[in-house]
Amino acid sequence: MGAAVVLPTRVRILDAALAQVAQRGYEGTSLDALAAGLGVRKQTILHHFGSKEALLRAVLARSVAEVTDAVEAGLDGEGTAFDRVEAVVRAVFALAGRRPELLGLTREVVRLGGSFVDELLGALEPLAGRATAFLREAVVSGELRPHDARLVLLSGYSMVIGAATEVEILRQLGVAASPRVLVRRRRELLAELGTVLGGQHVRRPLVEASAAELSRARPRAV
Amino acid sequence: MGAAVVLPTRVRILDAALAQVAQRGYEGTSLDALAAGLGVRKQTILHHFGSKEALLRAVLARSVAEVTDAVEAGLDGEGTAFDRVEAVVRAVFALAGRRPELLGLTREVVRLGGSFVDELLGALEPLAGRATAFLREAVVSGELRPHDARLVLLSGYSMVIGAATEVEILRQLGVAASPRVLVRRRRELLAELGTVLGGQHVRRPLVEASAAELSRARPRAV
DNA sequence: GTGCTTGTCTACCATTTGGTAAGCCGCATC
DNA sequence: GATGCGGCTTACCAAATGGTAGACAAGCAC
Repeated sequence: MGAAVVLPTRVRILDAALAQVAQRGYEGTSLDALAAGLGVRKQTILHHFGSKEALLRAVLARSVAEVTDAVEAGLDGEGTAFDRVEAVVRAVFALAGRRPELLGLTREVVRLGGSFVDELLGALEPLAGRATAFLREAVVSGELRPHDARLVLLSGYSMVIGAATEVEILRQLGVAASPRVLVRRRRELLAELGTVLGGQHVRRPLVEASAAELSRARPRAV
Repeated sequence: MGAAVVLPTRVRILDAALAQVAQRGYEGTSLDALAAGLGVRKQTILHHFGSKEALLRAVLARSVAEVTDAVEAGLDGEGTAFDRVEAVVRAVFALAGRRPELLGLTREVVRLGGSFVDELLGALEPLAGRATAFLREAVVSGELRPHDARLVLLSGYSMVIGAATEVEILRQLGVAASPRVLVRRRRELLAELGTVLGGQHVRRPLVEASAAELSRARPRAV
Protein backbone atom coordinates (compact mmCIF):
# COMPACT_ATOMS: atom_id res chain seq x y z
CA MET A 1 0.00 0.00 0.00
CA GLY A 2 1.16 3.52 -0.55
CA ALA A 3 2.40 5.17 2.57
CA ALA A 4 -0.53 6.73 4.38
CA VAL A 5 0.64 10.30 4.36
CA VAL A 6 -0.50 12.09 7.47
CA LEU A 7 -1.41 15.57 6.44
CA PRO A 8 -0.46 18.39 8.76
CA THR A 9 -3.27 19.56 10.97
CA ARG A 10 -3.31 22.91 9.26
CA VAL A 11 -4.08 21.37 5.91
CA ARG A 12 -6.65 19.03 7.36
CA ILE A 13 -8.42 21.99 8.90
CA LEU A 14 -8.46 23.78 5.56
CA ASP A 15 -9.87 20.73 3.83
CA ALA A 16 -12.60 20.21 6.39
CA ALA A 17 -13.47 23.89 6.47
CA LEU A 18 -13.77 24.01 2.70
CA ALA A 19 -16.08 21.02 2.67
CA GLN A 20 -18.23 22.27 5.51
CA VAL A 21 -18.57 25.83 4.33
CA ALA A 22 -19.38 24.69 0.82
CA GLN A 23 -22.06 22.36 2.06
CA ARG A 24 -23.48 23.94 5.17
CA GLY A 25 -22.65 27.55 4.63
CA TYR A 26 -20.53 29.88 6.68
CA GLU A 27 -22.89 30.49 9.58
CA GLY A 28 -23.87 26.85 9.48
CA THR A 29 -20.31 25.81 10.11
CA SER A 30 -19.30 25.94 13.75
CA LEU A 31 -15.72 25.74 14.88
CA ASP A 32 -16.67 23.20 17.51
CA ALA A 33 -18.26 20.90 14.98
CA LEU A 34 -15.36 21.38 12.61
CA ALA A 35 -12.88 20.54 15.34
CA ALA A 36 -14.88 17.56 16.52
CA GLY A 37 -14.89 16.15 13.02
CA LEU A 38 -11.12 16.42 12.97
CA GLY A 39 -10.63 14.89 16.38
CA VAL A 40 -9.15 18.09 17.66
CA ARG A 41 -10.17 21.00 19.90
CA LYS A 42 -11.61 24.19 18.63
CA GLN A 43 -8.72 26.15 20.06
CA THR A 44 -6.37 24.33 17.75
CA ILE A 45 -8.22 25.82 14.83
CA LEU A 46 -8.11 29.25 16.37
CA HIS A 47 -4.44 28.82 17.03
CA HIS A 48 -3.75 28.19 13.38
CA PHE A 49 -6.05 30.77 11.88
CA GLY A 50 -6.85 33.31 14.53
CA SER A 51 -10.55 33.60 13.84
CA LYS A 52 -13.36 31.99 11.95
CA GLU A 53 -13.33 34.74 9.39
CA ALA A 54 -9.60 34.40 8.88
CA LEU A 55 -10.10 30.69 8.38
CA LEU A 56 -12.56 31.35 5.60
CA ARG A 57 -10.15 33.76 3.97
CA ALA A 58 -7.41 31.14 4.12
CA VAL A 59 -9.70 28.58 2.55
CA LEU A 60 -10.57 31.11 -0.10
CA ALA A 61 -6.95 31.91 -0.87
CA ARG A 62 -6.02 28.29 -1.25
CA SER A 63 -8.99 27.58 -3.48
CA VAL A 64 -8.22 30.53 -5.70
CA ALA A 65 -4.68 29.23 -6.06
CA GLU A 66 -6.05 25.90 -7.15
CA VAL A 67 -8.28 27.45 -9.78
CA THR A 68 -5.45 29.68 -10.90
CA ASP A 69 -3.22 26.70 -11.49
CA ALA A 70 -5.84 24.96 -13.57
CA VAL A 71 -6.52 28.00 -15.72
CA GLU A 72 -2.89 28.86 -16.22
CA ALA A 73 -2.14 25.35 -17.33
CA GLY A 74 -4.70 25.90 -20.05
CA LEU A 75 -3.34 29.29 -21.01
CA ASP A 76 0.17 27.91 -21.26
CA GLY A 77 -0.88 25.12 -23.59
CA GLU A 78 -0.12 24.57 -27.22
CA GLY A 79 -2.09 25.43 -30.31
CA THR A 80 -4.00 28.43 -31.54
CA ALA A 81 -5.40 31.07 -29.28
CA PHE A 82 -8.81 29.53 -29.42
CA ASP A 83 -7.34 26.12 -28.72
CA ARG A 84 -6.05 27.52 -25.51
CA VAL A 85 -9.35 29.19 -24.68
CA GLU A 86 -10.90 25.80 -25.16
CA ALA A 87 -8.27 24.19 -22.97
CA VAL A 88 -9.05 26.67 -20.23
CA VAL A 89 -12.76 25.98 -20.45
CA ARG A 90 -12.16 22.26 -20.32
CA ALA A 91 -9.81 22.61 -17.39
CA VAL A 92 -12.31 24.70 -15.45
CA PHE A 93 -15.18 22.35 -16.09
CA ALA A 94 -13.01 19.38 -15.22
CA LEU A 95 -12.04 21.05 -11.97
CA ALA A 96 -15.66 21.86 -11.25
CA GLY A 97 -16.63 18.24 -11.77
CA ARG A 98 -13.75 16.93 -9.74
CA ARG A 99 -14.01 19.33 -6.83
CA PRO A 100 -17.59 20.58 -6.48
CA GLU A 101 -16.75 22.03 -3.08
CA LEU A 102 -14.94 24.83 -4.85
CA LEU A 103 -18.20 25.83 -6.49
CA GLY A 104 -20.14 25.57 -3.29
CA LEU A 105 -17.55 27.77 -1.66
CA THR A 106 -17.79 30.33 -4.42
CA ARG A 107 -21.53 30.50 -4.21
CA GLU A 108 -21.34 30.86 -0.49
CA VAL A 109 -18.83 33.66 -0.71
CA VAL A 110 -20.95 35.47 -3.24
CA ARG A 111 -23.94 35.04 -1.00
CA LEU A 112 -22.04 36.38 1.97
CA GLY A 113 -21.08 39.39 -0.07
CA GLY A 114 -19.26 42.28 1.49
CA SER A 115 -15.55 42.10 2.03
CA PHE A 116 -15.42 38.45 1.13
CA VAL A 117 -16.33 39.19 -2.44
CA ASP A 118 -13.70 41.90 -2.54
CA GLU A 119 -11.19 39.45 -1.19
CA LEU A 120 -12.19 36.87 -3.77
CA LEU A 121 -11.94 39.34 -6.61
CA GLY A 122 -8.65 40.61 -5.31
CA ALA A 123 -7.21 37.12 -5.17
CA LEU A 124 -8.45 36.40 -8.67
CA GLU A 125 -7.03 39.64 -9.96
CA PRO A 126 -3.68 38.31 -11.15
CA LEU A 127 -5.37 35.49 -12.99
CA ALA A 128 -7.89 37.84 -14.56
CA GLY A 129 -5.04 40.08 -15.55
CA ARG A 130 -3.21 37.29 -17.25
CA ALA A 131 -6.31 36.11 -19.04
CA THR A 132 -7.09 39.62 -20.19
CA ALA A 133 -3.57 40.10 -21.46
CA PHE A 134 -3.78 36.82 -23.32
CA LEU A 135 -7.03 37.81 -24.96
CA ARG A 136 -5.73 41.24 -25.87
CA GLU A 137 -2.62 39.84 -27.48
CA ALA A 138 -4.64 37.35 -29.44
CA VAL A 139 -6.78 40.19 -30.72
CA VAL A 140 -3.75 42.23 -31.72
CA SER A 141 -2.25 39.30 -33.57
CA GLY A 142 -5.55 38.80 -35.32
CA GLU A 143 -6.24 35.40 -33.87
CA LEU A 144 -9.35 36.48 -32.01
CA ARG A 145 -11.82 39.17 -32.79
CA PRO A 146 -12.23 42.26 -30.65
CA HIS A 147 -14.40 41.85 -27.64
CA ASP A 148 -14.97 43.03 -24.12
CA ALA A 149 -12.58 40.83 -22.21
CA ARG A 150 -14.09 41.56 -18.83
CA LEU A 151 -17.54 40.61 -19.96
CA VAL A 152 -16.27 37.45 -21.57
CA LEU A 153 -14.55 36.38 -18.39
CA LEU A 154 -17.50 37.25 -16.22
CA SER A 155 -20.06 35.51 -18.34
CA GLY A 156 -17.93 32.43 -18.61
CA TYR A 157 -17.47 32.45 -14.89
CA SER A 158 -21.15 32.88 -14.10
CA MET A 159 -22.04 30.21 -16.59
CA VAL A 160 -19.80 27.69 -14.90
CA ILE A 161 -21.33 28.49 -11.54
CA GLY A 162 -24.82 28.32 -12.92
CA ALA A 163 -24.15 25.00 -14.58
CA ALA A 164 -22.69 23.59 -11.39
CA THR A 165 -25.74 24.75 -9.47
CA GLU A 166 -27.90 22.97 -11.99
CA VAL A 167 -26.01 19.75 -11.42
CA GLU A 168 -26.16 20.14 -7.68
CA ILE A 169 -29.89 20.68 -7.74
CA LEU A 170 -30.40 17.63 -9.87
CA ARG A 171 -28.22 15.56 -7.61
CA GLN A 172 -30.04 16.68 -4.49
CA LEU A 173 -33.29 15.79 -6.15
CA GLY A 174 -32.16 12.27 -6.69
CA VAL A 175 -31.17 12.34 -10.33
CA ALA A 176 -28.12 10.18 -10.80
CA ALA A 177 -25.22 12.58 -10.84
CA SER A 178 -25.17 13.23 -14.54
CA PRO A 179 -22.21 15.03 -16.01
CA ARG A 180 -24.34 15.39 -19.12
CA VAL A 181 -25.52 18.77 -18.02
CA LEU A 182 -21.96 19.86 -17.47
CA VAL A 183 -20.95 18.55 -20.84
CA ARG A 184 -23.83 20.30 -22.52
CA ARG A 185 -23.13 23.56 -20.77
CA ARG A 186 -19.48 23.34 -21.62
CA ARG A 187 -20.35 22.89 -25.24
CA GLU A 188 -22.69 25.84 -25.10
CA LEU A 189 -20.08 28.01 -23.49
CA LEU A 190 -17.55 27.04 -26.14
CA ALA A 191 -20.08 27.77 -28.84
CA GLU A 192 -20.72 31.17 -27.41
CA LEU A 193 -17.05 31.92 -27.04
CA GLY A 194 -16.57 30.74 -30.58
CA THR A 195 -19.08 33.30 -31.75
CA VAL A 196 -17.81 36.15 -29.66
CA LEU A 197 -14.11 35.45 -30.02
CA GLY A 198 -14.19 33.91 -33.47
CA GLY A 199 -12.30 30.67 -32.96
CA GLN A 200 -11.71 28.67 -36.11
CA HIS A 201 -13.93 25.85 -35.06
CA VAL A 202 -16.28 27.70 -37.39
CA ARG A 203 -13.90 26.65 -40.09
CA ARG A 204 -13.62 29.98 -41.70
CA PRO A 205 -10.56 30.78 -43.76
CA LEU A 206 -7.78 32.07 -41.65
CA VAL A 207 -6.56 34.75 -43.96
CA GLU A 208 -9.48 36.84 -43.51
CA ALA A 209 -8.80 38.73 -40.39
CA SER A 210 -8.68 41.82 -42.51
CA ALA A 211 -8.63 45.12 -40.74
CA ALA A 212 -11.94 45.91 -42.33
CA GLU A 213 -13.63 42.93 -40.84
CA LEU A 214 -12.02 43.44 -37.51
CA SER A 215 -13.34 46.93 -37.20
CA ARG A 216 -16.70 45.89 -38.52
CA ALA A 217 -16.95 43.04 -36.08
CA ARG A 218 -17.60 45.16 -33.04
CA PRO A 219 -19.65 42.33 -31.73
CA ARG A 220 -22.53 42.44 -29.41
CA ALA A 221 -20.90 42.08 -26.08
CA VAL A 222 -21.74 38.65 -24.81
CA MET B 1 -52.46 58.02 -3.08
CA GLY B 2 -53.66 54.48 -2.67
CA ALA B 3 -54.61 53.62 0.85
CA ALA B 4 -51.54 52.41 2.69
CA VAL B 5 -52.69 48.92 3.43
CA VAL B 6 -51.26 47.73 6.71
CA LEU B 7 -50.43 44.10 6.25
CA PRO B 8 -51.12 41.78 9.12
CA THR B 9 -48.09 40.99 11.22
CA ARG B 10 -48.20 37.39 10.19
CA VAL B 11 -47.79 38.26 6.53
CA ARG B 12 -45.09 40.78 7.25
CA ILE B 13 -43.17 38.13 9.13
CA LEU B 14 -43.46 35.75 6.22
CA ASP B 15 -42.24 38.40 3.80
CA ALA B 16 -39.27 39.34 5.93
CA ALA B 17 -38.39 35.72 6.61
CA LEU B 18 -38.48 34.90 2.93
CA ALA B 19 -36.18 37.78 2.10
CA GLN B 20 -33.76 37.06 4.88
CA VAL B 21 -33.53 33.32 4.38
CA ALA B 22 -33.08 33.77 0.65
CA GLN B 23 -30.29 36.25 1.14
CA ARG B 24 -28.56 35.25 4.33
CA GLY B 25 -29.44 31.61 4.57
CA TYR B 26 -31.33 29.75 7.24
CA GLU B 27 -28.69 29.67 9.94
CA GLY B 28 -27.71 33.21 9.04
CA THR B 29 -31.21 34.42 9.81
CA SER B 30 -31.84 35.00 13.49
CA LEU B 31 -35.28 35.45 14.92
CA ASP B 32 -34.08 38.44 16.90
CA ALA B 33 -32.75 40.19 13.83
CA LEU B 34 -35.88 39.33 11.93
CA ALA B 35 -38.07 40.71 14.68
CA ALA B 36 -35.97 43.83 15.07
CA GLY B 37 -36.33 44.54 11.39
CA LEU B 38 -40.08 44.33 11.78
CA GLY B 39 -40.21 46.47 14.90
CA VAL B 40 -41.56 43.61 16.89
CA ARG B 41 -40.31 41.16 19.52
CA LYS B 42 -38.95 37.77 18.70
CA GLN B 43 -41.67 36.15 20.77
CA THR B 44 -44.23 37.57 18.40
CA ILE B 45 -42.72 35.49 15.65
CA LEU B 46 -42.71 32.43 17.85
CA HIS B 47 -46.27 33.16 18.82
CA HIS B 48 -47.35 33.02 15.20
CA PHE B 49 -45.22 30.16 13.98
CA GLY B 50 -44.14 28.16 16.98
CA SER B 51 -40.54 27.64 15.97
CA LYS B 52 -37.95 28.80 13.52
CA GLU B 53 -38.24 25.62 11.53
CA ALA B 54 -42.01 25.93 11.35
CA LEU B 55 -41.55 29.47 10.11
CA LEU B 56 -39.38 28.25 7.27
CA ARG B 57 -41.95 25.64 6.38
CA ALA B 58 -44.65 28.27 6.30
CA VAL B 59 -42.54 30.45 4.05
CA LEU B 60 -41.93 27.45 1.86
CA ALA B 61 -45.60 26.59 1.62
CA ARG B 62 -46.58 30.10 0.66
CA SER B 63 -43.84 30.32 -1.96
CA VAL B 64 -44.83 27.02 -3.48
CA ALA B 65 -48.38 28.29 -3.73
CA GLU B 66 -47.13 31.34 -5.57
CA VAL B 67 -45.18 29.28 -8.07
CA THR B 68 -48.09 26.94 -8.46
CA ASP B 69 -50.37 29.80 -9.38
CA ALA B 70 -47.98 31.07 -12.01
CA VAL B 71 -47.50 27.68 -13.60
CA GLU B 72 -51.17 26.80 -13.55
CA ALA B 73 -52.04 30.05 -15.23
CA GLY B 74 -49.76 28.97 -18.04
CA LEU B 75 -51.19 25.47 -18.20
CA ASP B 76 -54.71 26.84 -18.34
CA GLY B 77 -53.91 29.13 -21.25
CA GLU B 78 -55.03 29.02 -24.85
CA GLY B 79 -53.40 27.52 -27.88
CA THR B 80 -51.61 24.32 -28.73
CA ALA B 81 -49.99 22.13 -26.15
CA PHE B 82 -46.61 23.56 -26.92
CA ASP B 83 -48.00 27.06 -26.74
CA ARG B 84 -48.95 26.31 -23.19
CA VAL B 85 -45.58 24.77 -22.41
CA GLU B 86 -44.09 27.98 -23.68
CA ALA B 87 -46.48 30.01 -21.58
CA VAL B 88 -45.43 28.09 -18.51
CA VAL B 89 -41.76 28.64 -19.24
CA ARG B 90 -42.35 32.33 -19.76
CA ALA B 91 -44.36 32.59 -16.59
CA VAL B 92 -41.70 30.84 -14.54
CA PHE B 93 -38.90 32.98 -15.91
CA ALA B 94 -40.98 36.10 -15.39
CA LEU B 95 -41.62 35.10 -11.82
CA ALA B 96 -37.95 34.37 -11.31
CA GLY B 97 -37.05 37.81 -12.58
CA ARG B 98 -39.72 39.53 -10.56
CA ARG B 99 -39.16 37.70 -7.31
CA PRO B 100 -35.59 36.48 -7.09
CA GLU B 101 -36.07 35.71 -3.41
CA LEU B 102 -38.03 32.64 -4.42
CA LEU B 103 -34.97 31.32 -6.16
CA GLY B 104 -32.72 32.13 -3.27
CA LEU B 105 -35.13 30.32 -1.01
CA THR B 106 -35.15 27.29 -3.26
CA ARG B 107 -31.40 27.11 -3.38
CA GLU B 108 -31.23 27.44 0.34
CA VAL B 109 -33.74 24.69 0.90
CA VAL B 110 -31.86 22.41 -1.44
CA ARG B 111 -28.66 23.20 0.37
CA LEU B 112 -30.24 22.48 3.73
CA GLY B 113 -31.41 19.16 2.40
CA GLY B 114 -33.04 16.64 4.66
CA SER B 115 -36.68 16.99 5.52
CA PHE B 116 -36.94 20.40 3.97
CA VAL B 117 -36.38 19.00 0.53
CA ASP B 118 -39.00 16.36 1.20
CA GLU B 119 -41.36 19.06 2.31
CA LEU B 120 -40.65 21.09 -0.79
CA LEU B 121 -41.18 18.14 -3.08
CA GLY B 122 -44.31 17.17 -1.25
CA ALA B 123 -45.72 20.65 -1.62
CA LEU B 124 -44.84 20.70 -5.29
CA GLU B 125 -46.38 17.29 -5.81
CA PRO B 126 -49.84 18.44 -6.89
CA LEU B 127 -48.34 20.83 -9.39
CA ALA B 128 -45.98 18.20 -10.74
CA GLY B 129 -48.94 15.85 -10.99
CA ARG B 130 -50.93 18.32 -12.99
CA ALA B 131 -48.03 19.08 -15.28
CA THR B 132 -47.36 15.41 -15.81
CA ALA B 133 -51.00 14.76 -16.60
CA PHE B 134 -50.98 17.63 -19.05
CA LEU B 135 -47.93 16.27 -20.80
CA ARG B 136 -49.32 12.76 -20.91
CA GLU B 137 -52.58 13.89 -22.42
CA ALA B 138 -50.78 15.92 -25.03
CA VAL B 139 -48.77 12.85 -25.94
CA VAL B 140 -51.88 10.72 -26.20
CA SER B 141 -53.57 13.26 -28.42
CA GLY B 142 -50.46 13.34 -30.57
CA GLU B 143 -49.65 16.95 -29.87
CA LEU B 144 -46.38 16.20 -28.17
CA ARG B 145 -43.96 13.44 -28.74
CA PRO B 146 -43.32 10.75 -26.12
CA HIS B 147 -40.84 11.67 -23.45
CA ASP B 148 -39.87 11.16 -19.86
CA ALA B 149 -42.07 13.71 -18.14
CA ARG B 150 -40.21 13.60 -14.85
CA LEU B 151 -36.91 14.23 -16.52
CA VAL B 152 -38.33 17.08 -18.53
CA LEU B 153 -39.72 18.76 -15.45
CA LEU B 154 -36.55 18.26 -13.48
CA SER B 155 -34.23 19.52 -16.15
CA GLY B 156 -36.38 22.56 -16.76
CA TYR B 157 -36.46 23.23 -13.08
CA SER B 158 -32.74 22.90 -12.58
CA MET B 159 -32.11 25.05 -15.61
CA VAL B 160 -34.17 27.88 -14.21
CA ILE B 161 -32.31 27.70 -10.94
CA GLY B 162 -28.97 27.56 -12.69
CA ALA B 163 -29.84 30.52 -14.86
CA ALA B 164 -30.98 32.51 -11.88
CA THR B 165 -27.76 31.71 -10.09
CA GLU B 166 -25.87 32.98 -13.08
CA VAL B 167 -27.73 36.26 -12.95
CA GLU B 168 -27.23 36.59 -9.24
CA ILE B 169 -23.51 36.01 -9.54
CA LEU B 170 -23.23 38.61 -12.27
CA ARG B 171 -25.21 41.08 -10.24
CA GLN B 172 -23.10 40.57 -7.14
CA LEU B 173 -20.02 41.08 -9.23
CA GLY B 174 -21.22 44.44 -10.33
CA VAL B 175 -22.53 43.73 -13.80
CA ALA B 176 -25.58 45.84 -14.39
CA ALA B 177 -28.49 43.54 -13.70
CA SER B 178 -28.91 42.16 -17.18
CA PRO B 179 -31.95 40.07 -17.94
CA ARG B 180 -30.13 39.09 -21.12
CA VAL B 181 -28.82 35.96 -19.54
CA LEU B 182 -32.31 35.05 -18.45
CA VAL B 183 -33.66 35.69 -21.90
CA ARG B 184 -30.97 33.61 -23.48
CA ARG B 185 -31.48 30.75 -21.06
CA ARG B 186 -35.19 30.87 -21.59
CA ARG B 187 -34.68 30.62 -25.30
CA GLU B 188 -32.35 27.68 -24.82
CA LEU B 189 -34.78 25.93 -22.58
CA LEU B 190 -37.57 26.44 -25.07
CA ALA B 191 -35.37 25.16 -27.84
CA GLU B 192 -34.59 22.07 -25.87
CA LEU B 193 -38.19 21.50 -24.97
CA GLY B 194 -39.13 22.05 -28.58
CA THR B 195 -36.81 19.27 -29.62
CA VAL B 196 -37.70 16.87 -26.87
CA LEU B 197 -41.42 17.51 -26.94
CA GLY B 198 -41.68 18.31 -30.60
CA GLY B 199 -43.38 21.65 -30.57
CA GLN B 200 -43.69 23.34 -33.93
CA HIS B 201 -41.95 26.50 -33.00
CA VAL B 202 -38.96 26.46 -35.27
CA ARG B 203 -36.76 29.06 -33.77
CA ARG B 204 -33.43 29.20 -35.54
CA PRO B 205 -31.29 26.59 -33.94
CA LEU B 206 -28.78 28.14 -31.66
CA VAL B 207 -27.63 25.57 -29.30
CA GLU B 208 -29.40 22.67 -30.56
CA ALA B 209 -26.62 20.35 -31.32
CA SER B 210 -27.00 19.11 -27.81
CA ALA B 211 -30.75 19.10 -27.75
CA ALA B 212 -30.88 17.23 -31.02
CA GLU B 213 -28.52 14.68 -29.70
CA LEU B 214 -30.57 14.34 -26.59
CA SER B 215 -33.75 13.47 -28.42
CA ARG B 216 -31.96 11.14 -30.78
CA ALA B 217 -30.36 9.28 -27.92
CA ARG B 218 -33.62 8.80 -26.13
CA PRO B 219 -35.45 5.71 -27.22
CA ARG B 220 -39.02 6.14 -28.24
CA ALA B 221 -40.10 4.61 -25.00
CA VAL B 222 -43.43 5.92 -23.85
C1' DG C 1 21.13 22.01 31.24
C1' DT C 2 18.22 26.78 29.75
C1' DG C 3 15.69 28.90 26.70
C1' DC C 4 12.45 29.50 22.64
C1' DT C 5 9.08 27.95 19.40
C1' DT C 6 5.28 25.20 17.92
C1' DG C 7 1.22 22.60 18.57
C1' DT C 8 -2.23 21.23 21.34
C1' DC C 9 -4.80 21.21 25.38
C1' DT C 10 -8.12 22.66 29.66
C1' DA C 11 -10.70 26.22 31.62
C1' DC C 12 -13.46 30.16 31.12
C1' DC C 13 -16.10 34.06 29.22
C1' DA C 14 -19.49 37.22 26.91
C1' DT C 15 -22.82 37.06 23.58
C1' DT C 16 -26.26 35.16 20.88
C1' DT C 17 -29.21 31.55 19.82
C1' DG C 18 -33.95 29.32 19.76
C1' DG C 19 -37.39 28.53 23.06
C1' DT C 20 -40.64 28.57 27.57
C1' DA C 21 -43.70 30.76 30.98
C1' DA C 22 -46.58 33.94 32.22
C1' DG C 23 -48.69 38.27 32.00
C1' DC C 24 -50.96 42.56 29.86
C1' DC C 25 -54.24 44.83 26.79
C1' DG C 26 -58.02 45.69 23.66
C1' DC C 27 -62.22 43.87 22.12
C1' DA C 28 -66.07 41.25 21.23
C1' DT C 29 -69.77 38.40 23.52
C1' DC C 30 -72.53 37.10 27.07
C1' DG D 1 -69.48 44.09 34.49
C1' DA D 2 -67.50 39.47 33.74
C1' DT D 3 -65.42 36.41 30.50
C1' DG D 4 -62.79 34.70 27.03
C1' DC D 5 -59.42 35.35 23.66
C1' DG D 6 -56.15 36.66 20.05
C1' DG D 7 -52.05 39.41 19.64
C1' DC D 8 -48.08 40.93 21.67
C1' DT D 9 -45.27 41.78 25.49
C1' DT D 10 -41.51 41.25 29.47
C1' DA D 11 -38.72 38.11 31.93
C1' DC D 12 -36.03 34.15 31.85
C1' DC D 13 -33.32 30.04 30.42
C1' DA D 14 -30.19 26.34 28.66
C1' DA D 15 -27.36 25.54 25.01
C1' DA D 16 -24.19 26.83 21.58
C1' DT D 17 -21.28 30.26 19.54
C1' DG D 18 -16.71 32.63 18.66
C1' DG D 19 -12.98 33.97 21.33
C1' DT D 20 -9.27 34.75 25.36
C1' DA D 21 -5.86 33.16 28.79
C1' DG D 22 -2.83 30.19 30.26
C1' DA D 23 -0.64 25.73 30.81
C1' DC D 24 1.72 21.48 29.25
C1' DA D 25 4.64 18.80 26.28
C1' DA D 26 7.87 17.96 22.38
C1' DG D 27 11.61 19.52 19.67
C1' DC D 28 15.53 22.36 18.60
C1' DA D 29 19.34 25.87 19.54
C1' DC D 30 22.68 27.38 22.39
